[in-house]
Amino acid sequence: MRSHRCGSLRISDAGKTVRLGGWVHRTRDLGGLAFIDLRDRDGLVQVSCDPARAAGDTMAVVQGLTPETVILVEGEVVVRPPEGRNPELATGDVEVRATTVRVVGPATIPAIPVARNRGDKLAAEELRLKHRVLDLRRPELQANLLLRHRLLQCARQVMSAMGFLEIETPILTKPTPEGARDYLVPSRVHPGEFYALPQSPQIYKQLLMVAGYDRYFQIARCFRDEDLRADRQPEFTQIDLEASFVSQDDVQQVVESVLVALWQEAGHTIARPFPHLKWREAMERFGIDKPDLRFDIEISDLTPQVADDAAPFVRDAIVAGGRVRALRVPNAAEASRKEIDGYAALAKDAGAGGLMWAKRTDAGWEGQGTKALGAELLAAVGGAPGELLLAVVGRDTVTSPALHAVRSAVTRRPGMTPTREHAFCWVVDFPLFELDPESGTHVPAHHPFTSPHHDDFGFLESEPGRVRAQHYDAVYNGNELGSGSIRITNPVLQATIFRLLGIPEEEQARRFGFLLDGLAAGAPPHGGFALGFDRIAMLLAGATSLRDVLAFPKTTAARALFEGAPTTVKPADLAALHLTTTD
RNA sequence: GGGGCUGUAGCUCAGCUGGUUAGAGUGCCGGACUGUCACUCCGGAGGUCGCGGGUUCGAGCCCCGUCAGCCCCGCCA
Repeated sequence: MRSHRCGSLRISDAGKTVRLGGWVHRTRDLGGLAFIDLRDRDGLVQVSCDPARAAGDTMAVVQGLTPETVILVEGEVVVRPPEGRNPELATGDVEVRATTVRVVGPATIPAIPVARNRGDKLAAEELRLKHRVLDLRRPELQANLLLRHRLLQCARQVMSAMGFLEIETPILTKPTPEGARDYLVPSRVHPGEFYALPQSPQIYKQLLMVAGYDRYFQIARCFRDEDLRADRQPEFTQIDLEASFVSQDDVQQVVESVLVALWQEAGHTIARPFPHLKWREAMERFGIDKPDLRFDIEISDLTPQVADDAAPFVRDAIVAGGRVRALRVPNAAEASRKEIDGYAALAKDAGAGGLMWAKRTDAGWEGQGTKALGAELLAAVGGAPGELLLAVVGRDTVTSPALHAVRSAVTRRPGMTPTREHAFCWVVDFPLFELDPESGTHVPAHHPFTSPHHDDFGFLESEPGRVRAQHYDAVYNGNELGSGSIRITNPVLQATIFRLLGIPEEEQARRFGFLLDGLAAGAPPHGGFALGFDRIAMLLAGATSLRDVLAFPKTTAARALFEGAPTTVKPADLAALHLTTTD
């Protein structure tokens, strides 16, 4: 039906007779003469309709067109006169002189505009989600989904080239009482029994290693029934991979290859290898396990400089096991009181008692923090004129999140420019366990199959909090792109971990039996990784929400406004599934 | 589960201290117009002020509740 796409026509096509199909973006009817901006996924082209050339009732058809109607156009590509060109359009040097125009898909007046005027805002997101087909016609979203397609193809090609096999795993799986809440699917043939949708293919991919598939990957859909955010959807896509006979470094090489290729596909050149940062170091220097390394500013420890002239609450906090930690922001002493109060509010929201601040002027240190921190400390710090010092006192569990929040805000202030555009890093040596504040017991920081660090086996019993995991995160500009680990394949070690976590044998068998049996059947050492693909697509598309890189996303209440899911079902359908509802 | 913001014409928004018939831009409909490209000009239609209750002589505006969307905290092995 078509000979070309609208958006593809160029001056080199002049003279050709073309057949186009597309959506009426806008029309300009000048009376005897009319113009149509015709749109398809490649872009816009102007169609001119002139009674001298148009056949039959074509002029009448054109003058009756409404926006978003689908038409077929036949005509000749002609070069526009120099004064008639439109430099804002990729096709602006040419237009199509129509001989016939046929309506093939009449359209109701769109509920939300697809063609927008300069400066027009987008319709409310609720409406954009409800009328998703219209919103998806917008060139911006079409560009995002095109990029997403290219990234997916790129990932497949790179993984495949490295010898990884794409193997699909079940969507109907066994509920895992660990981790996030499962989406459950009732069984019709087994009354009272349920499948779960996978939170990730974790166990299956380990079993594939046991089964000898060596190198596996999957563009895997995952499901978690938890509350949502701008960067979190109930169903999401991972680039999931696992490999046998590998070290932590081997896995990281593979992941770096994928990330370099994806960024390349989006037009960015990034350098390898990515720098490594130990978890403890990341927390010390940035207060967070996913630091934004585009900015050089770091947290420093001022505790050794605290002297007797510091305020009592500062000295008391140090005696109680706290530290004074601070950000030293160059060229920020001109910050207004309002701006600093904003930082203080962030620190308090993160749990700090308050924020101490001082400005280094030519005359010396000034500001509220000079009393609290004491003159001796500030003298020892020295500092360059123009420096703004922002300090927090307390335990690391308080000062780290507080200073991370302040640092994030400070890096967004107008004068701050990133020292690099793409800051990747590996964060390694995470703790294997973390303390559950409610029960006071050790819980796995990730999943219970993550192998401890070889050097720390000795501390498993004596100091579990000190044991490092062979777990690693890929971090980009302050975003966690994914995480992975080397898995436990030694049954004795696995039993020890379960015992430390207080999981009795009977429960181990019930919950993880099919994995444990698998590992007992001859398991190669293995490890893997999972990249959050939606988030990567979002970052590379320059979008601020996952909803802008998904064709049919859910709202923050996990509703699909377009199709209207979830929904009630007929009592008979519930009965067939042996279900009753309670409210 | 908790906090914040928003909800007025198809869309984007204004609406004063609670007071006559709720406005603008755009879109839509009708008319004019042969080189426009956010065409222009003339005319017209279009409202459950999210929903429910309350206060008041009187509520788009105040109060209570509720629904929806967005952002954040908790949560997300």
